Order: sequence, then structure tokens, then C-alpha cells
Amino acid sequence: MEGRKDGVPVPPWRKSRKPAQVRRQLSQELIVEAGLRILDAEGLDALSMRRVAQELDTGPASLYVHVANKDELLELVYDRVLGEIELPERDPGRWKEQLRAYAMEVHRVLGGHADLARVALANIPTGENSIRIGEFVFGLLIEAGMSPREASLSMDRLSLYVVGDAYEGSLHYARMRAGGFQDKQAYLQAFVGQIADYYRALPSERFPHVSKFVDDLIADDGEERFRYGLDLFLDGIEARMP
Amino acid sequence: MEGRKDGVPVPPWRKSRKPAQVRRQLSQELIVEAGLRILDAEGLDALSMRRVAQELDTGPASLYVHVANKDELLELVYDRVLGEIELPERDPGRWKEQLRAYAMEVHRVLGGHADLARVALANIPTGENSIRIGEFVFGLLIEAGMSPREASLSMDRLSLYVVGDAYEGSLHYARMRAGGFQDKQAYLQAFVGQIADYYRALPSERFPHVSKFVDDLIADDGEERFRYGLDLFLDGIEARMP
DNA sequence: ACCTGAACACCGTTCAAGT
DNA sequence: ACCTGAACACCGTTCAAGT
Repeated sequence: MEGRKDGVPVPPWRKSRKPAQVRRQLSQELIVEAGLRILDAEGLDALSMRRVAQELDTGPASLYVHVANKDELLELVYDRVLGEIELPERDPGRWKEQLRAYAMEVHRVLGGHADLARVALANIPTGENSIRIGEFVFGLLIEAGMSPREASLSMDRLSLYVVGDAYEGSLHYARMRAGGFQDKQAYLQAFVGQIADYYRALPSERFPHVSKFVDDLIADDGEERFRYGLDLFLDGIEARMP
Repeated sequence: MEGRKDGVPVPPWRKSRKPAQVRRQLSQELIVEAGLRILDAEGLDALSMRRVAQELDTGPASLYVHVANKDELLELVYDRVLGEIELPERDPGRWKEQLRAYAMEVHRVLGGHADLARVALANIPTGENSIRIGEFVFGLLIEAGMSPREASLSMDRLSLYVVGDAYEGSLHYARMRAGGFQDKQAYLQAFVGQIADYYRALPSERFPHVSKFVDDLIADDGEERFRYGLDLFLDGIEARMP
């Protein structure tokens, strides 16, 4: 299965043409893996068809044999990453706990792959893993006693919140990269400090609250904000449980 | 103030060079207006520096005198649109009602300008109108009795939800445009029908709930989903009010 | 069936030169 | 100070030609 296409050995005087690299057969899986590698190492903006082709030592046109277009490639990469999410056995009696754990897990996995969350928001994912996750959340809410109609709405809103927050978080990632920061801590300090200075400089007659409570506006980091909003949501859902 | 740069009349034999169009002086405002015109008529993806320059009958390089880069232009267009949002006098006793009305208003205005919501999500807006709106929401929550710390968190999460949902809605707009649909109704029917068929075709052993309750999954449209999530949020905030 | 070089129609931004 | 033509270094996608 492995190896070169034909058995002819490389003549020694040609060895500088394709150095070391064995000529690989393309496949969708290979393309998705290359895409994920670029995403993780260089961010979503670097993930171009041309860059993926380069990674696979071919031209961009070759990719179109295995992938319809860039959007499809991104969706495949996205679903590949969703495969990292592990779901527990459903336990309807602990729905709130399980839903919180699920949301945190999705948030964590998306956060681990640069600005991939942008892809989730820009498409309506219908890959294998999206459905698997949907079945988990939808089933959990129904088994906990919600009507299918309300379970559908709750699932939809919760997903939007989780992905939306992951996306917002990834913007900091992109800005950090663009600003040349190495340390996440150093970047956040610089960025938040800038925002704080801007707020403090606002005219207090027109913006009394924003200019006065700057410390409160910048007190919580992304993780704490995410949890706060998640609990707002879960409490709202709980209030609707029969 | 108006008129041509110099008093020399156009010689009749040159009148075909700049037909009808009087040579305009560029300005940031003119550029922002041109950008907004393109956004409304052709969508965010069509809003390129080259397209704006074309609209103003000049080359792309000319824009960089008045605008640092494309990101800045988009932020200016975004804040220009936020200027359409009218806010009432704050009435802390009716905070929940006012917050709901505010959220619906932002949602409505963003929905009225193609996929502009993408800009709000991709940047952390700091324009004049963003601050004006922030002061309104933040002040309202504080005056209603929340601690500044919790008011900050609630404001932040609510904004994320509203803009996130507007963005998701705008994707349908983009898809409608790409699919060549004229009627929004016709598009939604086609799109939702496709999703429904996909869900119905799923193996019911692996995905019992998703495949069984398809009608419930597609029952509510964007407006209803938005309101449901908004109420989840507002109920959660209410539970945290002293 | 699969792969590819070359081309098409685009991007954002810079820079030297003009007024 | 303001404007601009030309260039640079990119895009996604198509298509005819090759194996």
C-alpha cells in the first residue's frame, strides 16, 4: 500500500528534484489533515487552498478532485475537530451538570484550534459529529422533561452562545498573532490596559457609568465571562423545565 | 465650497474624458457612505477597497489618505449604522422591558444592513455610538440595582448574544444572495426543507431524537428563536437582580 | 480516474511620482 | 497635503491537456 507509484528507482543524478519527499497519492483525508496542520500552526487566515496544496507538494487545482471548494474543506476540518469531543452517557437527572460540562468541552476544544470557531459560525454544520452532538443535547433535554419544541429552541440558543463566545475568544488569538505577542498573558495585559485607558479618558458627563466603573468593566477574563453567560442560560432553561 | 478645484472650464473637445461626473474631493465621510452603499446593495463580501474606489471614480490607493486600512473603514461603516439606533430615556423600574426593546432594536438595525453583523463580531467596536449604547445598557443595569461587576458581565453577554444571532441570520442572507433567490420566503422554504429531509434520512437507531422530532427542530423561524434566547437571558439576569 | 500548469478575475497595501 | 498609476504578493476556481 505504501511506497512509490512505480518500481523504477530514482536515478542518483535526479535526487535533487524531489528531495526526500516521496510522491504521495492525494485523498480527502490527507487534504483535511494538511488543512488542520496549517490551521493549528498558522491560524485560519493562512488556511488557503494554495497553502494546503503547497503543504502537500502539489498545485491548488489538484485539491479540487477530492474537495468541492474551500467551504467544503473547512467544514471537513471542522467536523474532524468536533470528533475530539467526548460525550458521557446521558443522565437526565443531572441534565444541568451535563449540559454545562458539554458546553465547556466544546468551548475548550474549539479554543484549542486557533480561530476555527469562525467556521462553525459561518456555516450550518451538518457533519457526522455535529449530528452526534446534536442528538446528545437534544435527547438530554427531552429526557429531562422538556417538550421537543422547547428542547429544540434551547439547544439552538445554547450552541449559538458557545460558538459565538469561542469565536470572540479566537479574535484575541488572531490579534495576539498579528501583534507579534508570544505570551498570552502579556498580550491580554497590553490589550485590556489599552481599552481601560480609552474608557477612563471618556468625558464623564456623557458617559458617567462607563468612565466611572472601568475596573469592573475589565475585571473578568474570557473564561469567567463565558461561565457567567452559560449560567444565565442554564438558569433560564431550568426555569422552563416542567 | 462646492465646484471644481480650478476655474479653468473644460474644453469641449475633452468632455468625453470624465463624462457628466464632476471631479469630487475625497473625504472619510464620502468613503464611508460609499462603503455603506455597496454593503446595502451587494453585501459585505463585495465591499472591497477596490470596489469603494471604483464607486468614487478613483483608484484604491487614494482611499489610504483618509482611512488607515480596510478594517478601519469597516469599523467606521459599522459605527455609522449604529447611529441609526435610538435609545429611550432610562427608566430603571422598567429595565427588563427596556433591555428587551434595546436588544430587538439592535437586532433589527443590524438585520437591515446585509451581513454587517460580521464586522461587529470581528472587531471590538470602540466608536462613538458603541460607547453611547454601552453607557445606556450598563447604566440601566446599575440603576436597576445590579453591582457594576455583574452589570458589566450581563451587558457583555447580552451584546454577544444579540450580535451573534444577527450574524447567524445574515448568513442566510448571504446564502440567499448566492443561491440567486429573490424572495426571502422562497429561500427559507427551500433551505429548511433541505435540512428537514437530511434529518429525516438519518438512521433512527443512532439518532432517535433528531430523526423523530424533525418538525419541532424546524418549527421556529429566526425571529422566534431570537426572542426565546433573549428571554432565557433576561430571565437569568432577573434572577440575579437584588 | 486522477492529476496538473497555466490562466482568469479578483484581493489589500505600498511607494515613488505627481500636483 | 492630497491624489494616483503601477507594482507586489497574494487569493479561489476553471479548464484543457496529460497520464
